[in-house]
Amino acid sequence: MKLSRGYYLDEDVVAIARDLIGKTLVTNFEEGITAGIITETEAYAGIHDRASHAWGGRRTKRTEVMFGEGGIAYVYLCYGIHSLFNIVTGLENIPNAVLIRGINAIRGIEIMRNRFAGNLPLNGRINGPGRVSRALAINTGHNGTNLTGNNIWLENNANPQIQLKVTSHCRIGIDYAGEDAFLPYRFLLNG
DNA sequence: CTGTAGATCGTCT
DNA sequence: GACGATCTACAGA
Repeated sequence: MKLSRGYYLDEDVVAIARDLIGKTLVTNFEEGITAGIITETEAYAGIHDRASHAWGGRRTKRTEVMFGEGGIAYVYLCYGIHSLFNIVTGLENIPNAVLIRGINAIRGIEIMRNRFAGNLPLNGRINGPGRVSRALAINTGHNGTNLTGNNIWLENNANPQIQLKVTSHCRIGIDYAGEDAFLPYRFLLNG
């Protein structure tokens, strides 16, 4: 079942980041449907989170979508190469978002393999936010896409037992965030 | 297996 | 004009 708009309106972005583990992320573009079970996430929590692009209330053309109401995609270019896919959550004017860092491919695996020129790991484990976007063909053009539409959406068909296997950790690649780099806002399946 | 350099461009200073 | 919520290839041990 597709997650509804209401799911994304929860004000606790950290709780959502944890809850998203085990959910299915789906895209449907020209080549067909591709999907994977989310195995790794990170929460970015509002203007007081130094690791967030919206830290200190920085509201620019790039971060504008983060200030929107929950249920839309925030996609931005990293290191000039990688499109990183985030899910905006919570209320309007409060910039909360969840970065998707890893999935297990479960549908359209051959399509994904082609997107990696045949280099997709055979076991279907896709870790790293850049590779997740590449596998699902998400790019910066999808910034602001509604996640209850027909191109990108999430499904709640996961095994509830998965929630018992979620572990929390420090976030990655944000050494500039000072104390906030140690917040346990990163969630993993199976440790 | 570990470490590191290079890629590459939009965004912000 | 510098740098980043990264990935890959390749060198060396």
